[in-house]
Amino acid sequence: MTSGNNLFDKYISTLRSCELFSGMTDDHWRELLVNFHEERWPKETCILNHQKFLFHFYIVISGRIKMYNVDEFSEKEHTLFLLKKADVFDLFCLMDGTKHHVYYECLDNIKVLAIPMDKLRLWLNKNPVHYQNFLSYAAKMMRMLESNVSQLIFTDISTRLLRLLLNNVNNNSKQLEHINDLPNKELANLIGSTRAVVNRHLQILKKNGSIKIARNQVEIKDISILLRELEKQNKKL
Amino acid sequence: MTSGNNLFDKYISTLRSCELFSGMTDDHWRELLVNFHEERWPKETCILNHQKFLFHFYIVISGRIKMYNVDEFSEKEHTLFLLKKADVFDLFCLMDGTKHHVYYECLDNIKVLAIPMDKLRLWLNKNPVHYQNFLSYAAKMMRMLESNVSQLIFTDISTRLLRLLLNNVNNNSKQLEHINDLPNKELANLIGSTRAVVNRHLQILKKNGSIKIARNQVEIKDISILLRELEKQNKKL
DNA sequence: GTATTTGTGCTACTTAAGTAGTTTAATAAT
DNA sequence: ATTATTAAACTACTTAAGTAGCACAAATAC
Repeated sequence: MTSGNNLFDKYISTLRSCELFSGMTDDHWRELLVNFHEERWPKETCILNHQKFLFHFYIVISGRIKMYNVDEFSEKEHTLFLLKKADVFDLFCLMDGTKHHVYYECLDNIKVLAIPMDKLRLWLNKNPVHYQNFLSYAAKMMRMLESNVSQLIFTDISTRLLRLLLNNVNNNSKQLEHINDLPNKELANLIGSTRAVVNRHLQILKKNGSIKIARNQVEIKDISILLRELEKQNKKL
Repeated sequence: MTSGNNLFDKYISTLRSCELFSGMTDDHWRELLVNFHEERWPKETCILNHQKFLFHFYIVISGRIKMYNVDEFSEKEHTLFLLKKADVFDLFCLMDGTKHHVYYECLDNIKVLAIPMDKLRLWLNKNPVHYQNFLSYAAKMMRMLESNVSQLIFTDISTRLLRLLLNNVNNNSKQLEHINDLPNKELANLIGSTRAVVNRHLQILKKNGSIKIARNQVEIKDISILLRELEKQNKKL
Protein backbone atom coordinates (compact mmCIF):
# COMPACT_ATOMS: atom_id res chain seq x y z
CA MET A 1 0.00 0.00 0.00
CA THR A 2 3.01 2.30 0.44
CA SER A 3 3.35 2.92 -3.30
CA GLY A 4 -0.38 3.54 -3.55
CA ASN A 5 -0.22 6.11 -0.77
CA ASN A 6 2.83 7.64 -2.35
CA LEU A 7 1.27 8.24 -5.74
CA PHE A 8 -1.95 9.36 -4.13
CA ASP A 9 -0.30 12.04 -2.04
CA LYS A 10 1.78 13.15 -5.00
CA TYR A 11 -0.98 13.42 -7.57
CA ILE A 12 -4.16 13.69 -5.54
CA SER A 13 -5.43 16.86 -7.20
CA THR A 14 -4.93 15.55 -10.74
CA LEU A 15 -6.50 12.21 -9.89
CA ARG A 16 -9.54 13.83 -8.29
CA SER A 17 -10.22 15.71 -11.52
CA CYS A 18 -10.02 12.52 -13.55
CA GLU A 19 -13.51 12.07 -14.97
CA LEU A 20 -13.24 8.35 -15.65
CA PHE A 21 -12.94 7.75 -11.91
CA SER A 22 -15.09 10.63 -10.77
CA GLY A 23 -16.61 10.45 -7.33
CA MET A 24 -14.18 7.80 -6.14
CA THR A 25 -13.29 7.93 -2.44
CA ASP A 26 -9.71 8.46 -1.29
CA ASP A 27 -9.56 4.94 0.09
CA HIS A 28 -10.62 3.45 -3.22
CA TRP A 29 -7.99 5.54 -4.93
CA ARG A 30 -5.28 4.30 -2.56
CA GLU A 31 -6.33 0.74 -3.16
CA LEU A 32 -6.34 1.09 -6.92
CA LEU A 33 -3.09 3.05 -7.07
CA VAL A 34 -1.12 0.11 -5.67
CA ASN A 35 -1.23 -1.29 -9.20
CA PHE A 36 0.08 1.86 -10.83
CA HIS A 37 3.61 3.03 -11.49
CA GLU A 38 4.91 6.30 -12.81
CA GLU A 39 6.51 6.75 -16.22
CA ARG A 40 8.20 9.70 -17.90
CA TRP A 41 8.30 10.06 -21.66
CA PRO A 42 10.45 12.79 -23.19
CA LYS A 43 9.02 15.36 -25.57
CA GLU A 44 8.65 14.17 -29.18
CA THR A 45 8.41 10.51 -28.19
CA CYS A 46 6.31 8.72 -30.78
CA ILE A 47 4.42 5.57 -29.98
CA LEU A 48 3.66 3.81 -33.21
CA ASN A 49 3.13 0.35 -31.75
CA HIS A 50 -0.59 -0.28 -31.41
CA GLN A 51 0.09 -3.41 -29.30
CA LYS A 52 1.45 -1.39 -26.42
CA PHE A 53 -1.97 -0.14 -25.42
CA LEU A 54 -3.45 -3.58 -25.13
CA PHE A 55 -1.28 -4.19 -22.08
CA HIS A 56 -1.23 -0.94 -20.15
CA PHE A 57 -3.67 1.82 -19.42
CA TYR A 58 -2.45 5.33 -18.71
CA ILE A 59 -3.51 8.46 -16.83
CA VAL A 60 -1.82 11.66 -17.94
CA ILE A 61 -0.28 13.63 -15.08
CA SER A 62 1.36 16.41 -17.04
CA GLY A 63 2.14 17.43 -20.60
CA ARG A 64 0.26 16.99 -23.85
CA ILE A 65 0.01 13.87 -25.99
CA LYS A 66 -1.63 13.93 -29.36
CA MET A 67 -3.56 10.88 -30.47
CA TYR A 68 -3.64 10.83 -34.24
CA ASN A 69 -4.57 8.94 -37.32
CA VAL A 70 -2.65 8.62 -40.57
CA ASP A 71 -4.37 7.92 -43.86
CA GLU A 72 -2.67 4.90 -45.35
CA PHE A 73 -2.88 6.26 -48.87
CA SER A 74 -2.39 10.00 -48.72
CA GLU A 75 -0.28 9.84 -45.54
CA LYS A 76 -2.14 12.86 -44.23
CA GLU A 77 -2.46 13.20 -40.48
CA HIS A 78 -5.49 13.96 -38.36
CA THR A 79 -5.29 14.67 -34.65
CA LEU A 80 -8.21 12.97 -32.93
CA PHE A 81 -7.56 14.16 -29.40
CA LEU A 82 -5.07 16.28 -27.52
CA LEU A 83 -4.66 14.40 -24.25
CA LYS A 84 -3.80 16.47 -21.20
CA LYS A 85 -3.64 16.30 -17.44
CA ALA A 86 -6.26 13.90 -16.03
CA ASP A 87 -7.07 12.39 -19.44
CA VAL A 88 -6.77 8.63 -19.89
CA PHE A 89 -5.86 6.29 -22.74
CA ASP A 90 -6.51 4.07 -24.49
CA LEU A 91 -10.17 3.75 -23.65
CA PHE A 92 -10.91 1.83 -26.86
CA CYS A 93 -8.48 -0.93 -25.88
CA LEU A 94 -9.66 -1.00 -22.30
CA MET A 95 -13.26 -1.46 -23.31
CA ASP A 96 -12.98 -4.18 -25.91
CA GLY A 97 -9.42 -5.46 -25.75
CA THR A 98 -8.86 -4.92 -29.47
CA LYS A 99 -5.98 -3.07 -31.12
CA HIS A 100 -6.67 0.60 -31.79
CA HIS A 101 -5.08 1.85 -35.00
CA VAL A 102 -3.97 5.27 -33.90
CA TYR A 103 -0.62 6.79 -33.09
CA TYR A 104 0.61 8.86 -30.16
CA GLU A 105 3.16 11.62 -29.95
CA CYS A 106 4.29 13.59 -26.91
CA LEU A 107 4.12 17.33 -27.50
CA ASP A 108 5.80 17.97 -24.13
CA ASN A 109 7.76 16.03 -21.58
CA ILE A 110 5.20 13.66 -20.21
CA LYS A 111 4.42 12.16 -16.84
CA VAL A 112 1.86 9.32 -16.80
CA LEU A 113 0.63 6.77 -14.31
CA ALA A 114 0.47 3.29 -15.83
CA ILE A 115 -1.48 0.21 -14.80
CA PRO A 116 -1.52 -3.24 -16.41
CA MET A 117 -4.76 -3.63 -18.38
CA ASP A 118 -5.73 -6.93 -16.76
CA LYS A 119 -5.27 -5.48 -13.28
CA LEU A 120 -7.57 -2.59 -14.09
CA ARG A 121 -10.15 -4.97 -15.55
CA LEU A 122 -9.85 -7.20 -12.50
CA TRP A 123 -10.35 -4.25 -10.20
CA LEU A 124 -13.40 -3.14 -12.15
CA ASN A 125 -14.84 -6.61 -11.95
CA LYS A 126 -14.38 -6.67 -8.22
CA ASN A 127 -15.86 -3.20 -7.88
CA PRO A 128 -18.78 -3.13 -10.30
CA VAL A 129 -20.01 0.06 -8.66
CA HIS A 130 -17.55 1.87 -10.86
CA TYR A 131 -18.89 0.45 -14.11
CA GLN A 132 -21.46 3.24 -14.33
CA ASN A 133 -18.66 5.78 -14.33
CA PHE A 134 -16.97 4.02 -17.19
CA LEU A 135 -20.20 3.93 -19.17
CA SER A 136 -20.83 7.63 -18.58
CA TYR A 137 -17.33 8.47 -19.64
CA ALA A 138 -17.62 6.35 -22.77
CA ALA A 139 -20.89 8.13 -23.55
CA LYS A 140 -19.08 11.43 -23.25
CA MET A 141 -16.49 10.26 -25.76
CA MET A 142 -19.23 9.10 -28.11
CA ARG A 143 -20.90 12.47 -27.89
CA MET A 144 -17.61 14.18 -28.64
CA LEU A 145 -16.98 11.98 -31.65
CA GLU A 146 -20.51 12.50 -32.89
CA SER A 147 -20.29 16.25 -32.60
CA ASN A 148 -16.97 16.02 -34.42
CA VAL A 149 -18.71 14.25 -37.29
CA SER A 150 -21.44 16.90 -37.40
CA GLN A 151 -18.92 19.72 -37.47
CA LEU A 152 -17.05 18.11 -40.33
CA ILE A 153 -20.23 17.76 -42.35
CA PHE A 154 -21.95 21.01 -41.54
CA THR A 155 -19.20 23.59 -41.23
CA ASP A 156 -16.35 24.98 -43.31
CA ILE A 157 -12.73 25.38 -42.35
CA SER A 158 -12.97 28.96 -41.12
CA THR A 159 -15.79 28.03 -38.75
CA ARG A 160 -13.91 24.99 -37.50
CA LEU A 161 -10.85 27.12 -36.90
CA LEU A 162 -12.88 29.70 -34.99
CA ARG A 163 -14.42 26.97 -32.86
CA LEU A 164 -11.01 25.43 -32.21
CA LEU A 165 -9.74 28.74 -30.93
CA LEU A 166 -12.81 29.55 -28.86
CA ASN A 167 -12.93 26.06 -27.33
CA ASN A 168 -9.40 26.51 -26.06
CA VAL A 169 -9.74 29.82 -24.33
CA ASN A 170 -9.20 29.64 -20.60
CA ASN A 171 -12.24 31.00 -18.82
CA ASN A 172 -10.25 32.87 -16.22
CA SER A 173 -7.27 34.21 -18.09
CA LYS A 174 -9.28 34.64 -21.34
CA GLN A 175 -6.12 33.48 -23.05
CA LEU A 176 -5.54 30.58 -25.42
CA GLU A 177 -4.30 27.40 -23.77
CA HIS A 178 -3.23 23.93 -24.90
CA ILE A 179 -2.93 24.95 -28.55
CA ASN A 180 -1.33 28.39 -28.26
CA ASP A 181 2.20 27.20 -29.02
CA LEU A 182 1.47 24.90 -31.94
CA PRO A 183 2.67 25.48 -35.50
CA ASN A 184 0.02 26.05 -38.20
CA LYS A 185 0.52 22.48 -39.40
CA GLU A 186 -0.65 21.07 -36.06
CA LEU A 187 -3.65 23.38 -35.95
CA ALA A 188 -4.51 22.14 -39.43
CA ASN A 189 -4.26 18.53 -38.25
CA LEU A 190 -6.72 19.30 -35.47
CA ILE A 191 -9.45 20.48 -37.82
CA GLY A 192 -8.71 18.25 -40.81
CA SER A 193 -7.18 20.81 -43.12
CA THR A 194 -3.77 21.85 -44.44
CA ARG A 195 -1.16 24.26 -43.20
CA ALA A 196 -1.60 26.69 -46.10
CA VAL A 197 -5.35 26.94 -45.70
CA VAL A 198 -5.19 27.41 -41.95
CA ASN A 199 -2.60 30.12 -42.39
CA ARG A 200 -4.85 31.85 -44.94
CA HIS A 201 -7.67 32.00 -42.38
CA LEU A 202 -5.35 33.02 -39.55
CA GLN A 203 -4.16 35.96 -41.66
CA ILE A 204 -7.76 37.13 -41.99
CA LEU A 205 -8.25 36.91 -38.22
CA LYS A 206 -5.00 38.77 -37.70
CA LYS A 207 -6.09 41.52 -40.06
CA ASN A 208 -9.41 42.01 -38.28
CA GLY A 209 -7.52 42.43 -35.01
CA SER A 210 -8.84 39.37 -33.16
CA ILE A 211 -5.55 37.51 -32.84
CA LYS A 212 -1.81 38.06 -32.80
CA ILE A 213 0.45 35.51 -34.42
CA ALA A 214 4.14 34.71 -34.30
CA ARG A 215 6.25 31.63 -34.94
CA ASN A 216 4.60 28.76 -33.04
CA GLN A 217 2.35 31.20 -31.32
CA VAL A 218 -1.26 32.28 -31.49
CA GLU A 219 -2.55 34.81 -29.02
CA ILE A 220 -6.05 36.14 -28.58
CA LYS A 221 -6.31 39.90 -28.74
CA ASP A 222 -10.06 40.41 -28.89
CA ILE A 223 -12.34 37.50 -28.18
CA SER A 224 -15.47 39.48 -29.00
CA ILE A 225 -14.37 39.78 -32.64
CA LEU A 226 -13.92 36.00 -32.80
CA LEU A 227 -17.41 35.50 -31.42
CA ARG A 228 -18.84 37.97 -33.89
CA GLU A 229 -17.08 36.21 -36.77
CA LEU A 230 -18.55 32.89 -35.66
CA GLU A 231 -22.03 34.43 -35.61
CA LYS A 232 -21.43 35.74 -39.12
CA GLN A 233 -20.39 32.28 -40.33
CA ASN A 234 -23.52 30.70 -38.91
CA LYS A 235 -25.84 33.18 -40.52
CA LYS A 236 -24.11 32.94 -43.88
CA LEU A 237 -25.84 29.79 -45.10
CA MET B 1 -42.90 -14.48 -16.77
CA THR B 2 -45.53 -15.32 -19.36
CA SER B 3 -44.95 -12.14 -21.32
CA GLY B 4 -41.21 -12.70 -21.16
CA ASN B 5 -41.61 -16.20 -22.56
CA ASN B 6 -43.95 -14.90 -25.18
CA LEU B 7 -41.60 -12.29 -26.59
CA PHE B 8 -38.70 -14.66 -26.32
CA ASP B 9 -40.36 -17.36 -28.38
CA LYS B 10 -41.53 -14.82 -30.90
CA TYR B 11 -38.26 -12.98 -31.44
CA ILE B 12 -35.62 -15.41 -30.27
CA SER B 13 -33.54 -15.33 -33.44
CA THR B 14 -33.43 -11.54 -33.61
CA LEU B 15 -32.60 -11.23 -29.92
CA ARG B 16 -29.80 -13.77 -30.17
CA SER B 17 -28.15 -11.67 -32.88
CA CYS B 18 -28.36 -8.55 -30.73
CA GLU B 19 -24.74 -7.61 -30.04
CA LEU B 20 -25.41 -5.52 -26.97
CA PHE B 21 -26.62 -8.63 -25.16
CA SER B 22 -24.37 -11.12 -26.89
CA GLY B 23 -23.71 -14.42 -25.16
CA MET B 24 -26.72 -14.07 -22.89
CA THR B 25 -28.39 -17.35 -21.88
CA ASP B 26 -31.99 -18.06 -22.79
CA ASP B 27 -32.98 -17.94 -19.13
CA HIS B 28 -31.44 -14.50 -18.70
CA TRP B 29 -33.30 -13.35 -21.78
CA ARG B 30 -36.61 -14.61 -20.45
CA GLU B 31 -36.00 -12.86 -17.17
CA LEU B 32 -35.08 -9.57 -18.83
CA LEU B 33 -37.89 -9.71 -21.38
CA VAL B 34 -40.53 -9.54 -18.65
CA ASN B 35 -39.84 -5.82 -18.59
CA PHE B 36 -40.28 -5.36 -22.32
CA HIS B 37 -43.35 -4.68 -24.40
CA GLU B 38 -43.83 -4.57 -28.13
CA GLU B 39 -44.53 -1.40 -30.11
CA ARG B 40 -45.36 -0.78 -33.74
CA TRP B 41 -44.56 2.49 -35.43
CA PRO B 42 -45.89 3.15 -38.93
CA LYS B 43 -43.61 4.10 -41.79
CA GLU B 44 -42.63 7.77 -41.89
CA THR B 45 -43.17 8.28 -38.17
CA CYS B 46 -40.83 11.01 -36.98
CA ILE B 47 -39.65 11.23 -33.43
CA LEU B 48 -38.47 14.72 -32.78
CA ASN B 49 -38.80 14.67 -29.02
CA HIS B 50 -35.38 14.05 -27.49
CA GLN B 51 -36.95 13.47 -24.07
CA LYS B 52 -38.62 10.25 -25.19
CA PHE B 53 -35.37 8.35 -25.20
CA LEU B 54 -34.52 9.21 -21.65
CA PHE B 55 -37.37 7.00 -20.50
CA HIS B 56 -37.37 3.99 -22.77
CA PHE B 57 -34.77 1.90 -24.49
CA TYR B 58 -35.56 0.06 -27.71
CA ILE B 59 -34.49 -3.01 -29.64
CA VAL B 60 -35.40 -3.01 -33.32
CA ILE B 61 -37.23 -6.15 -34.44
CA SER B 62 -37.97 -5.21 -38.02
CA GLY B 63 -37.78 -2.25 -40.38
CA ARG B 64 -35.29 0.60 -40.71
CA ILE B 65 -35.05 3.72 -38.58
CA LYS B 66 -32.71 6.53 -39.44
CA MET B 67 -31.07 8.41 -36.65
CA TYR B 68 -30.16 11.85 -37.92
CA ASN B 69 -28.87 15.22 -37.09
CA VAL B 70 -30.03 18.59 -38.36
CA ASP B 71 -27.75 21.59 -38.51
CA GLU B 72 -29.50 24.39 -36.65
CA PHE B 73 -28.32 27.04 -39.09
CA SER B 74 -28.27 25.52 -42.56
CA GLU B 75 -31.03 22.99 -41.75
CA LYS B 76 -29.09 20.35 -43.61
CA GLU B 77 -29.56 16.77 -42.52
CA HIS B 78 -27.00 14.11 -41.80
CA THR B 79 -27.91 10.50 -41.18
CA LEU B 80 -25.74 9.14 -38.39
CA PHE B 81 -26.98 5.56 -38.35
CA LEU B 82 -29.49 3.43 -40.17
CA LEU B 83 -30.87 1.23 -37.41
CA LYS B 84 -32.08 -2.22 -38.41
CA LYS B 85 -33.09 -5.53 -36.95
CA ALA B 86 -31.22 -6.27 -33.69
CA ASP B 87 -29.91 -2.71 -33.35
CA VAL B 88 -30.64 -0.79 -30.16
CA PHE B 89 -31.24 2.84 -29.25
CA ASP B 90 -30.57 5.19 -27.69
CA LEU B 91 -27.26 4.02 -26.30
CA PHE B 92 -26.14 7.56 -25.51
CA CYS B 93 -29.11 8.12 -23.20
CA LEU B 94 -28.77 4.71 -21.62
CA MET B 95 -25.15 5.27 -20.76
CA ASP B 96 -25.24 8.73 -19.27
CA GLY B 97 -28.90 9.63 -18.84
CA THR B 98 -28.54 12.88 -20.76
CA LYS B 99 -30.65 14.10 -23.66
CA HIS B 100 -29.29 13.16 -27.07
CA HIS B 101 -29.94 15.83 -29.70
CA VAL B 102 -30.75 13.65 -32.67
CA TYR B 103 -33.95 12.83 -34.51
CA TYR B 104 -35.46 9.55 -35.61
CA GLU B 105 -37.56 8.66 -38.63
CA CYS B 106 -39.03 5.30 -39.59
CA LEU B 107 -38.17 4.35 -43.16
CA ASP B 108 -40.46 1.29 -42.93
CA ASN B 109 -43.20 0.02 -40.70
CA ILE B 110 -41.38 -0.68 -37.49
CA LYS B 111 -41.59 -3.27 -34.76
CA VAL B 112 -39.56 -2.58 -31.61
CA LEU B 113 -39.30 -4.01 -28.13
CA ALA B 114 -39.32 -1.32 -25.47
CA ILE B 115 -38.11 -1.34 -21.88
CA PRO B 116 -38.25 1.46 -19.31
CA MET B 117 -34.74 2.89 -18.92
CA ASP B 118 -34.68 2.57 -15.15
CA LYS B 119 -35.67 -1.08 -15.32
CA LEU B 120 -32.84 -1.81 -17.73
CA ARG B 121 -30.40 0.05 -15.51
CA LEU B 122 -31.70 -1.79 -12.45
CA TRP B 123 -31.30 -5.13 -14.22
CA LEU B 124 -27.76 -4.23 -15.25
CA ASN B 125 -26.95 -3.27 -11.69
CA LYS B 126 -28.23 -6.58 -10.43
CA ASN B 127 -26.35 -8.48 -13.14
CA PRO B 128 -23.00 -6.74 -13.39
CA VAL B 129 -21.69 -9.65 -15.45
CA HIS B 130 -23.29 -7.99 -18.44
CA TYR B 131 -21.50 -4.68 -17.98
CA GLN B 132 -18.55 -5.93 -20.01
CA ASN B 133 -20.87 -6.52 -22.97
CA PHE B 134 -22.12 -2.97 -22.75
CA LEU B 135 -18.58 -1.62 -22.63
CA SER B 136 -17.55 -3.72 -25.65
CA TYR B 137 -20.56 -2.55 -27.56
CA ALA B 138 -19.90 1.07 -26.68
CA ALA B 139 -16.33 0.61 -27.84
CA LYS B 140 -17.63 -0.69 -31.16
CA MET B 141 -19.74 2.44 -31.55
CA MET B 142 -16.76 4.62 -30.70
CA ARG B 143 -14.69 2.85 -33.32
CA MET B 144 -17.44 3.36 -35.88
CA LEU B 145 -17.70 7.05 -35.08
CA GLU B 146 -13.95 7.44 -35.20
CA SER B 147 -13.68 5.76 -38.57
CA ASN B 148 -16.50 7.99 -39.72
CA VAL B 149 -14.44 11.03 -38.75
CA SER B 150 -11.40 9.68 -40.59
CA GLN B 151 -13.39 9.02 -43.73
CA LEU B 152 -14.79 12.53 -43.71
CA ILE B 153 -11.34 14.03 -43.40
CA PHE B 154 -9.37 11.78 -45.68
CA THR B 155 -11.71 10.90 -48.52
CA ASP B 156 -13.78 12.67 -51.15
CA ILE B 157 -17.43 12.18 -52.00
CA SER B 158 -16.93 9.63 -54.76
CA THR B 159 -14.88 7.42 -52.42
CA ARG B 160 -17.44 7.76 -49.65
CA LEU B 161 -20.20 6.82 -52.06
CA LEU B 162 -18.27 3.77 -53.28
CA ARG B 163 -17.69 2.68 -49.68
CA LEU B 164 -21.34 3.21 -48.82
CA LEU B 165 -22.36 0.94 -51.67
CA LEU B 166 -19.74 -1.71 -50.98
CA ASN B 167 -20.48 -1.77 -47.25
CA ASN B 168 -24.10 -2.55 -47.98
CA VAL B 169 -23.66 -5.48 -50.31
CA ASN B 170 -25.05 -8.70 -48.94
CA ASN B 171 -22.30 -11.30 -48.87
CA ASN B 172 -24.52 -14.09 -50.09
CA SER B 173 -26.78 -12.48 -52.65
CA LYS B 174 -24.07 -10.00 -53.76
CA GLN B 175 -26.90 -7.51 -53.99
CA LEU B 176 -27.36 -4.14 -52.32
CA GLU B 177 -29.38 -4.21 -49.12
CA HIS B 178 -30.69 -1.67 -46.59
CA ILE B 179 -29.99 1.28 -48.90
CA ASN B 180 -31.10 -0.09 -52.28
CA ASP B 181 -34.51 1.61 -52.24
CA LEU B 182 -33.50 5.05 -51.02
CA PRO B 183 -33.76 8.24 -53.07
CA ASN B 184 -30.54 10.07 -53.96
CA LYS B 185 -31.28 12.61 -51.24
CA GLU B 186 -31.12 9.95 -48.53
CA LEU B 187 -27.90 8.51 -49.93
CA ALA B 188 -26.48 12.02 -49.84
CA ASN B 189 -27.51 12.40 -46.19
CA LEU B 190 -25.65 9.20 -45.36
CA ILE B 191 -22.32 10.48 -46.65
CA GLY B 192 -22.71 14.16 -45.86
CA SER B 193 -23.29 15.50 -49.34
CA THR B 194 -26.14 16.78 -51.51
CA ARG B 195 -28.56 15.11 -53.90
CA ALA B 196 -27.11 16.74 -57.00
CA VAL B 197 -23.54 15.73 -56.23
CA VAL B 198 -24.46 12.16 -55.36
CA ASN B 199 -26.46 11.88 -58.55
CA ARG B 200 -23.47 13.19 -60.52
CA HIS B 201 -21.30 10.38 -59.13
CA LEU B 202 -24.00 7.76 -59.58
CA GLN B 203 -24.24 8.71 -63.26
CA ILE B 204 -20.53 7.99 -63.65
CA LEU B 205 -20.92 4.59 -62.00
CA LYS B 206 -23.90 3.88 -64.22
CA LYS B 207 -21.90 4.78 -67.32
CA ASN B 208 -19.04 2.47 -66.40
CA GLY B 209 -21.50 -0.37 -66.03
CA SER B 210 -21.12 -1.06 -62.30
CA ILE B 211 -24.64 -0.11 -61.25
CA LYS B 212 -28.18 0.19 -62.56
CA ILE B 213 -30.40 3.00 -61.33
CA ALA B 214 -34.10 3.76 -61.35
CA ARG B 215 -36.41 5.87 -59.26
CA ASN B 216 -35.71 4.98 -55.61
CA GLN B 217 -33.57 2.12 -56.74
CA VAL B 218 -29.87 1.34 -56.97
CA GLU B 219 -28.79 -2.12 -58.09
CA ILE B 220 -25.32 -3.53 -58.36
CA LYS B 221 -24.47 -4.90 -61.78
CA ASP B 222 -20.74 -5.53 -61.46
CA ILE B 223 -19.14 -5.35 -58.05
CA SER B 224 -15.63 -5.86 -59.44
CA ILE B 225 -15.84 -2.52 -61.25
CA LEU B 226 -16.80 -0.82 -57.98
CA LEU B 227 -13.82 -2.40 -56.25
CA ARG B 228 -11.51 -1.33 -59.05
CA GLU B 229 -12.84 2.24 -58.87
CA LEU B 230 -12.18 2.30 -55.12
CA GLU B 231 -8.59 1.13 -55.73
CA LYS B 232 -8.18 3.90 -58.30
CA GLN B 233 -9.45 6.50 -55.81
CA ASN B 234 -7.00 5.37 -53.18
CA LYS B 235 -4.02 5.54 -55.48
CA LYS B 236 -4.99 8.92 -56.83
CA LEU B 237 -3.46 11.01 -54.08
C1' DG C 1 -58.33 11.14 -66.03
C1' DT C 2 -56.16 15.07 -64.58
C1' DA C 3 -53.42 17.46 -61.37
C1' DT C 4 -49.89 17.52 -58.01
C1' DT C 5 -45.96 15.89 -55.88
C1' DT C 6 -41.61 13.68 -55.81
C1' DG C 7 -37.37 12.02 -57.73
C1' DT C 8 -34.16 12.09 -61.48
C1' DG C 9 -30.90 13.82 -65.01
C1' DC C 10 -28.85 17.47 -66.77
C1' DT C 11 -26.35 22.27 -67.72
C1' DA C 12 -24.12 26.23 -66.21
C1' DC C 13 -22.11 28.72 -62.63
C1' DT C 14 -19.81 29.90 -57.98
C1' DT C 15 -16.84 29.10 -54.43
C1' DA C 16 -13.94 27.17 -50.83
C1' DA C 17 -10.32 24.35 -50.29
C1' DG C 18 -6.39 22.17 -51.76
C1' DT C 19 -1.77 22.49 -54.28
C1' DA C 20 2.69 24.26 -55.80
C1' DG C 21 6.14 27.16 -55.38
C1' DT C 22 8.77 31.29 -53.72
C1' DT C 23 10.34 34.64 -50.30
C1' DT C 24 11.32 35.90 -45.82
C1' DA C 25 12.06 35.41 -40.96
C1' DA C 26 13.09 32.94 -36.75
C1' DT C 27 15.42 29.33 -34.48
C1' DA C 28 18.77 25.68 -33.89
C1' DA C 29 23.15 23.42 -35.06
C1' DT C 30 27.96 23.65 -35.95
C1' DA D 1 29.48 33.81 -36.89
C1' DT D 2 27.93 30.92 -40.41
C1' DT D 3 24.98 27.57 -42.01
C1' DA D 4 21.06 24.73 -42.03
C1' DT D 5 16.46 23.99 -40.70
C1' DT D 6 11.89 25.04 -39.85
C1' DA D 7 7.85 27.91 -39.91
C1' DA D 8 5.30 31.57 -41.80
C1' DA D 9 3.43 34.63 -45.45
C1' DC D 10 2.01 35.20 -49.82
C1' DT D 11 0.81 34.52 -55.02
C1' DA D 12 -1.09 31.95 -58.60
C1' DC D 13 -3.44 28.01 -60.10
C1' DT D 14 -6.51 23.68 -60.06
C1' DT D 15 -10.28 21.17 -58.74
C1' DA D 16 -14.11 19.06 -56.34
C1' DA D 17 -18.13 20.17 -54.37
C1' DG D 18 -21.91 22.91 -53.75
C1' DT D 19 -25.77 25.77 -55.92
C1' DA D 20 -29.53 27.14 -59.01
C1' DG D 21 -32.54 26.10 -62.24
C1' DC D 22 -35.10 23.45 -65.54
C1' DA D 23 -37.03 19.53 -68.13
C1' DC D 24 -38.83 15.19 -67.69
C1' DA D 25 -40.83 10.90 -65.81
C1' DA D 26 -42.91 8.21 -62.24
C1' DA D 27 -45.94 7.88 -58.55
C1' DT D 28 -49.71 9.61 -55.85
C1' DA D 29 -53.80 12.22 -54.82
C1' DC D 30 -58.11 13.93 -56.07
